[in-house]
Amino acid sequence: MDLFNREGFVRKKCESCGKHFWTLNQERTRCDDQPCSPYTFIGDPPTSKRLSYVETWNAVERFFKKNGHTIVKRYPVVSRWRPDLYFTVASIIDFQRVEGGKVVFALPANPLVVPQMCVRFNDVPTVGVNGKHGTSFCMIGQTALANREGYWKDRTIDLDFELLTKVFGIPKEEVSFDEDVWMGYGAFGYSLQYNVRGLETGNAVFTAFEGSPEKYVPLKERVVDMGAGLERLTWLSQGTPTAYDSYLAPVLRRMKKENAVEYDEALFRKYAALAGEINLDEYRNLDDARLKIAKSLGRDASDLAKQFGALEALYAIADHTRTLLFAIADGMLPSNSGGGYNLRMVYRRARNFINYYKFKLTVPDLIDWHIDQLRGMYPELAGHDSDVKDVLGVEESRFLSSAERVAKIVSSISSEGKELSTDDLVRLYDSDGVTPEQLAEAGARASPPEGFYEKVQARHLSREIEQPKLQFDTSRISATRLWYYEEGAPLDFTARVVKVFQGNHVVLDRTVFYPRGGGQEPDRGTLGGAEVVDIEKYGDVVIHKVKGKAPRAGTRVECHVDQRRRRRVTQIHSATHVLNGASREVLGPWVWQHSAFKEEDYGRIDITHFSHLTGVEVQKIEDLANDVVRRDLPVTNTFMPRQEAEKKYGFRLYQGGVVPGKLVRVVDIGGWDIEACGGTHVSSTGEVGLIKVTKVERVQDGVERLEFVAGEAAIEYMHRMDSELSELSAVLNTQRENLPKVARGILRDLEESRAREKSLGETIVEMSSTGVAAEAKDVGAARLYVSKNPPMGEEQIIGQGQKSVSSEPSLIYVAIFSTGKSARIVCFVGQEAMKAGFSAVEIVRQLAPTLGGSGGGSPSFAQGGGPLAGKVDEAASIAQGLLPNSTS
RNA sequence: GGGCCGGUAGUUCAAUCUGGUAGAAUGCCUCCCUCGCACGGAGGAGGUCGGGGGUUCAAAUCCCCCCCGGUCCA
Repeated sequence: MDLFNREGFVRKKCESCGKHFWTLNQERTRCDDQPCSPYTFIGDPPTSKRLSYVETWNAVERFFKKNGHTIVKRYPVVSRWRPDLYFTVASIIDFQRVEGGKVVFALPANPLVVPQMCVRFNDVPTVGVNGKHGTSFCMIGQTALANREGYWKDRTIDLDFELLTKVFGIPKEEVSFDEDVWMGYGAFGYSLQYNVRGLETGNAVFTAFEGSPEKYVPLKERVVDMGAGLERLTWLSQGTPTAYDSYLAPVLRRMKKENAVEYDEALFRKYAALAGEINLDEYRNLDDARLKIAKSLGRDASDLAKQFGALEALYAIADHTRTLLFAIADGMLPSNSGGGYNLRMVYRRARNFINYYKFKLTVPDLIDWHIDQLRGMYPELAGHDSDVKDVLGVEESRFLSSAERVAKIVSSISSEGKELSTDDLVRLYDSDGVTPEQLAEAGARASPPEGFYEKVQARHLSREIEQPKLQFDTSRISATRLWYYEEGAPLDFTARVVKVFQGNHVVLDRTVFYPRGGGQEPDRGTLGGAEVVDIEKYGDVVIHKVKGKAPRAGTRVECHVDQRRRRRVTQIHSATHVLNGASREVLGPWVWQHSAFKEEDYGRIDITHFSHLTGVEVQKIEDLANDVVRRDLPVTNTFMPRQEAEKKYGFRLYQGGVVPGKLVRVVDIGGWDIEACGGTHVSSTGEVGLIKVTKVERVQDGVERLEFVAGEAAIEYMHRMDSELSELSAVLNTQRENLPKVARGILRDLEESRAREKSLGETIVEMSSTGVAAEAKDVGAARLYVSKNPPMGEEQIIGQGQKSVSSEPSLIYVAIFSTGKSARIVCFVGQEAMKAGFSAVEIVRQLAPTLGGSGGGSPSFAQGGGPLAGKVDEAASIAQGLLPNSTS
């Protein structure tokens, strides 16, 4: 490294961790990173100036601009262009695209610097506590390709050293560099980490290889990926006890205005210097880490938690609301699965802190304060102000109802006073969201949650899902010419058969058959006389599955695409785009297409939205969509380089997920909806004819499904509905307009007659049970009544039996009857009869075998039966012969 | 994406483990008490036990599939 020679840096090995590092300070024996060295900048910042968050960025921006860098606007924190990630976790993610299963770098400028807000949820419990972790942070991404416009190692280090020493005025000997190798996201390289007074301020990765250290190839183009934490630089320049006190200062000031937190500031500075060591990788849990800090301060751990808990809660609230602001402004919704779960989790964590410490704070205020603070750096946030508050308003009501639910569970458990095992606690937390802390506070008897979170974790160990293997080896076959994408491609065409797999999977040299893709179902038709039943794309080879005799390889075949099907699927596909645009317009900017499906007869689009669609909303969407259809807007398909498309249209392009490849096909529905899409489309919206939403349902939290018909399928749907209505009015013998009235009348009549039937049944029971005792015959001290197939329903029989024995306690009531496919026995034994030695359950057990079954119940009432319906008579005559001693 | 918990009267829930007449509280209706209200008293209405299939003489209960809600984790 040029700089090291020029300035006289020496390479040393840290006596604590063993890493190599470069420094100007001859005395240094340990690397200047945690935990080898403590923070020494707190209360004593090494920089020449005290800078705010935005001022720090402005200084960085000015410096790199002056040195020939393009300053790029931040990318969304929701990484739509990366199917393998929910959030932008590092600045380099902005410039990575997946093409053909490989990560490629695509820079909009070279060299460049981006103030990339990043979101990470992997150490939420330490946020607010360890002084530096946040769920969001701004990574200053200095990115360059190692070519003529850009640069490689020396220039990177020169620039960053100059930034630290000249711009921020840090003495040269205070800056040291740790050597390492950095890996991640499919590429790796040598790295240098910049440390100042115990704080890591940046990390430059010189990405030179693709793959992993075990198996790698040199990258075609090497990339400099330097990331510096803006929060860290701000902190360093202010020397505040925690990073939060620096980069969140304006927000914290407003938070504290009505929420004075009192604590020993001198003690807190000492505590904060040590709190930086809290890192869940090294400590089993927060309590252990706190215990260690408490010990070295000579304090009690619970005392420290009590003393600083409220302050730490304020930090966490500030952090969490800032993350929510960015994530929701960039289109993510809180939910119970996927990346949305992280948002729900931090929202609830923040809200619980507000409740617990009874802070006078509202989330919408906090959102405003963050927007205010960041205005000079991220002015776009202000434009999302009301959307973010709308979404959080919904989330708030969910939080409240969930809190209510938890409170109910907690109070019912604590009132039971039962001792809870760890398993109980784990189950309660996992399935109901009730934490052990909440239970303990309510006075429930809970055993200490030793290894609690490990137990929860253990319940979620999931097995790896195996990737389905490619069925065919297409590596030796050249790409199929995708004729269907070409203007004026004929639906009847000839092509040469290149290869036939497994006797019925045909590869052609060119094809107009549209394969399954982007949620659109494949074409049908004939290929050399054989019926085409399925079409899939494997890489860039299209494989047609045929039924019947497949043509031989090398022959020329005539192909005919099913025109009717193609036309109908096309209409539905374009309708999907129109509906997507209409939904976003009607509902809000958080609406994205989650997934979609287009068949010949109907289509389906899943959109992200936070609540159930109302009838009015659906109607608005439908009306707007049909308005777009009537305006007959032109639809264009254009292939363009990915970068150009992203630049021109933004990430809204990626509605159905990312499209792989260097070129993307941009489908523009008259400027109304623009998406990257590989499907077939109409040439103007008028061809869609009509769009009708047929069904709305919720797929999962935050995702609503619209089922619809369009074009010819919509007309057919109308016909079908119409004839069903006709049929219905014929059945009910009325005119259509009277149908609702007539149906309501029928329903009312039905209810009335049910009520009549019920009271009639009761009358029958009432009248008939008086005659039972008279017909009974003496059996010892008891009286026996056996009825065979009484003319009543089962319910009435039970009613009659019950009534009879209660008015005549010496009575034994036995009813044996057939239900058609089987025989049943119902038996009641009155109080006196029981004393005389009779038992209902014994009687049933004695009779049931005759019917080929069994029975059960109590001595006073039992039921039974069997499948032999024809043996009712036989069973009845056995019942007639019952004797007292035979059943006891 | 995966795991777990739940769905019974308008509402909150019991009965499910261990199959045998679906229950309580509350709200609602009627009546009594009262100048009236509240309280109190008497009576009454209110249920496809989320849906479907299976096992069984018999399923709210056991088994399978699906739907819906909640929750945790990646």
